[in-house]
Amino acid sequence: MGKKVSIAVIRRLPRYYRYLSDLLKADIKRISSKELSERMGITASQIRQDLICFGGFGQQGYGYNIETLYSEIGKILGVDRRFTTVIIGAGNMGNALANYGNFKKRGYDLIGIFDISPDRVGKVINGLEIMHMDKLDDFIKKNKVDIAILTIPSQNISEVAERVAKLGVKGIWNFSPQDLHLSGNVIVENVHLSDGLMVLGYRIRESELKGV
Amino acid sequence: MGKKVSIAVIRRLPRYYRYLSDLLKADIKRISSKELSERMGITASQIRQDLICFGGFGQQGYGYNIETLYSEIGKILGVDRRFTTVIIGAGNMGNALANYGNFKKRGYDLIGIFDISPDRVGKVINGLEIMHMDKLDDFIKKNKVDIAILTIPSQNISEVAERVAKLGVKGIWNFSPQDLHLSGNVIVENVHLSDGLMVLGYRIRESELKGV
DNA sequence: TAGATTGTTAATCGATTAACAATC
DNA sequence: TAGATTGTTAATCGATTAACAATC
Repeated sequence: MGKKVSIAVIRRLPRYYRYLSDLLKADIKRISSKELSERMGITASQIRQDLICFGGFGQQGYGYNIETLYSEIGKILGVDRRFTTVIIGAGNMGNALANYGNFKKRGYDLIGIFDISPDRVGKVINGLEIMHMDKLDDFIKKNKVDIAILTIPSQNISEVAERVAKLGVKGIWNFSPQDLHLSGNVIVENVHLSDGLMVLGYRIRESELKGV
Repeated sequence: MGKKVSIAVIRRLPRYYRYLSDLLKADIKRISSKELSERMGITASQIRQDLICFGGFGQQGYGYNIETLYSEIGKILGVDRRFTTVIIGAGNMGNALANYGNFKKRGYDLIGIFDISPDRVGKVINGLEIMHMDKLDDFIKKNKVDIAILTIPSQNISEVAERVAKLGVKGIWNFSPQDLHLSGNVIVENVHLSDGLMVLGYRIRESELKGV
């Protein structure tokens, strides 16, 4: 386990996991790196190289047993372990995430939703009553929250981030438009949806220019 | 303009754009690659290398004029041009995206929202009345829609994708859990929010193991 | 056994970083 | 002019791809 796995490989793991889940549902028992590569649009070499980082779960002449591979990648991704999460900011994005059922299936339990607006506090989203931010600190400490999902406007994002970091949160999933750089050992994943849209726009224009 | 710009560079552009926007708001006039690199957490070399792909907008001994650079990157990303978009699927994610104001500012005009559920059709989101999917084809053709934003469950995702592709849509922003591989010259950006969450989970576990 | 396909090593490719001359 | 910082080339690093021996 000496060599550490590159982030590029890690980021492909959930993708493998999704494809394997679909294959499993389709009741397919085994698959070769070649066939999987065609389905996913990447090279077979890359698949084998990626999997070997974690020990390589295949068998020569046979390929990969889908059930095994699925479960192994699940273990690597920590699907077996539970993470507790809270959503901070019960606006549209907070709502959308709170109602997204797949997270629970993957080991992420939403146990609290917070907002500062009196209009929202007290309302129920997906079975959880929205709490006021005043109660955030106690809640995080008492429930040992692992991950804070930030879906608040950017103004006070770093303030809130540092607050939850101090309270012992291990990871922050940041949806605010502003990047978060946190010192210490809190892991941050910044999500910028509009970035993706702008890249899409760029690529459309590029392809139009080529087409002319 | 011979060498084509790598996708890695393209994907960093919206990030530069955001940082420059903040600097602009803070009324800062110029910045060196070194200072920007410290703010963004990347190397100064990379910034200069990235910008040079598009001509290099700096000046020796001075750095970069923020207003100029901001506007140039905006042009590269096509902020000056308008894209028309429709959202297909008025569930939670569709709602969240429809209410997200920043897209319009960046040149993306939402002009239609569609759903198949009678409960939703007719309701108004952000000033737009949700239309039934039956009207989708006519609407896309009549309004020359550039981008379809897919926020529907995965079951019939590729069916809908091919349908809008045939109608002349140039890009698809896909939020369904299933990857979309489209032939032809429709540009696809797949978004998988839960992938990011799982990567966050992995990185948390990894850091816990290191910490022990 | 013969065929298939992995695990693994080597080659290639591309992206990032470092260095420095050009120049504002 | 001296100092600063870019544009640009060269060096390094890492990731992807190709090739093939091992082996099921």
